[in-house]
Amino acid sequence: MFTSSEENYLKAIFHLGITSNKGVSTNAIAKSLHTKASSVTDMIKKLADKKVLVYKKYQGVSLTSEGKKTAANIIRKHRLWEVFLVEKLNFNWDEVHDVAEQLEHIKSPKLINEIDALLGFPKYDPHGDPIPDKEGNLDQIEKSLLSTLAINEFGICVGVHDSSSTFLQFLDKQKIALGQEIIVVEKEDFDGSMVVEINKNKISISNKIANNLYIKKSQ
Amino acid sequence: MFTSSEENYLKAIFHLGITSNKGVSTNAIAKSLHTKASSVTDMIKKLADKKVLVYKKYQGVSLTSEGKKTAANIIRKHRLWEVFLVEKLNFNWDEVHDVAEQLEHIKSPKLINEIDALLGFPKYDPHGDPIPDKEGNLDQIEKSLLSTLAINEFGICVGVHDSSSTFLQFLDKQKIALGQEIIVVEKEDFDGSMVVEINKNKISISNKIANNLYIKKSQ
DNA sequence: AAATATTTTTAGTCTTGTCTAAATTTTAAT
DNA sequence: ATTAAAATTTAGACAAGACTAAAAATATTT
Ligand SMILES: [Mn+2]
Ligand SMILES: [Mn+2]
Ligand SMILES: [Mn+2]
Ligand SMILES: [Mn+2]
Repeated sequence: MFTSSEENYLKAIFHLGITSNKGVSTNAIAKSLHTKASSVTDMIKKLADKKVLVYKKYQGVSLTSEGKKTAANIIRKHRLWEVFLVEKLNFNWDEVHDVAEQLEHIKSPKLINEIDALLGFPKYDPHGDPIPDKEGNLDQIEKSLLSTLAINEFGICVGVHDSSSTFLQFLDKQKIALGQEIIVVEKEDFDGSMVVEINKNKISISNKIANNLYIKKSQ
Repeated sequence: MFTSSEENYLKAIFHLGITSNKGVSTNAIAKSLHTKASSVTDMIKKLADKKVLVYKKYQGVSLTSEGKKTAANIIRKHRLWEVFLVEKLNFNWDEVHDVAEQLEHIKSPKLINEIDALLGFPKYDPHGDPIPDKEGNLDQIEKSLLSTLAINEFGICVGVHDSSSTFLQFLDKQKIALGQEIIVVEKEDFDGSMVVEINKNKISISNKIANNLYIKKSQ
């Protein structure tokens, strides 16, 4: 068994390791957990003793398969709880993160399996992120940032890169939701801004927004 | 805000203080929390500093109204989660306690209010214990231990005193559930055992059982 | 009332998880 | 190849929450 703190470290390392194939750096973990590098070094040693990651001084860490499985399981719980909060308890997608951050540490296999069943075994969370299965496998849908689409390209909104409540509330205000079709109408080379059509409305999108919205291209 | 540990102490003191009007003793708290008296003394001082209880050395403690309100709120959460687990997630009444023990510490007013609403604002938990309202008021239904009933007295099963899973599973096996009518048919002076009629069956009940099942007498 | 037993508190220690400050190693720049 | 900068680790400290053993206070017997 792992403490909540250990689980948070594993989750952070999992997320950070998913992109690069090199070791995850102490500083990156510290930044992600809003803690100090020295605290990270301490915890890393403990987790290495527990065989969930491999650590070589000054070289960063990488999760063992045991560590990956444990981390994926916490992410599974986090995302299932997020779905539950939105689907069953009238939470908005910008309100779920902090509560899920607590709920993901509840220890009860039956609980999470029943939540999964109650929700009909969802595959994605409210932010479009995939929910790992019980073995920790997590399918990666191919998706592109809106900013990478060319004029006249179109697709479906399938996720957000930034899931801060300010960004999510902004999307709500603009009536942009996951599942909607979006087409690039104009694109400004100068600042990367674009005009898109969504919901039969043409709206202007800044580069920063376009860099945080994932689209599944239609062919 | 209180830590989970502080919340557990407040809850234990609330339960222990409900019967007696004297201060709750250090030893009683230690026993209830499976901890040592010295640990209790430490925590008591901290809680006294936080004004949730009054403490005079060697005299035991009693909760302030602030402390009572906080404790009642944790109990409210515990019992609402228990109802949720049974009503919505197919848990048996003997499986809910440990999970509720974790869930009661989740901090989110919206979460518990939505759970309350989803369940239709229940008044009792699966063990027949009353659920405090948001202000911490907790209505005490008048109920009697089965062991106090005389021959030919009858009533409805409304709660359990012991809610250990062994006892609850025993009741399941005997097909005794809350809400059922029960009549005392025979009573043995020697060992306090009795024969009762429930579900149109006559079954023999030991004194220990009769001392742990609450009945609401029908006049 | 004195002696004994029980309860409670104090003193000192331990673990977990965090921090700051200093030392060390690695990386980047001259 | 040095030197400077950045990243990382070590050393030492602290708070929370628990424990053991010993001291002090209260309660119970005789
Ligand atoms: Mn989240
Ligand atoms: Mn999410
Ligand atoms: Mn319970
Ligand atoms: Mn209960």
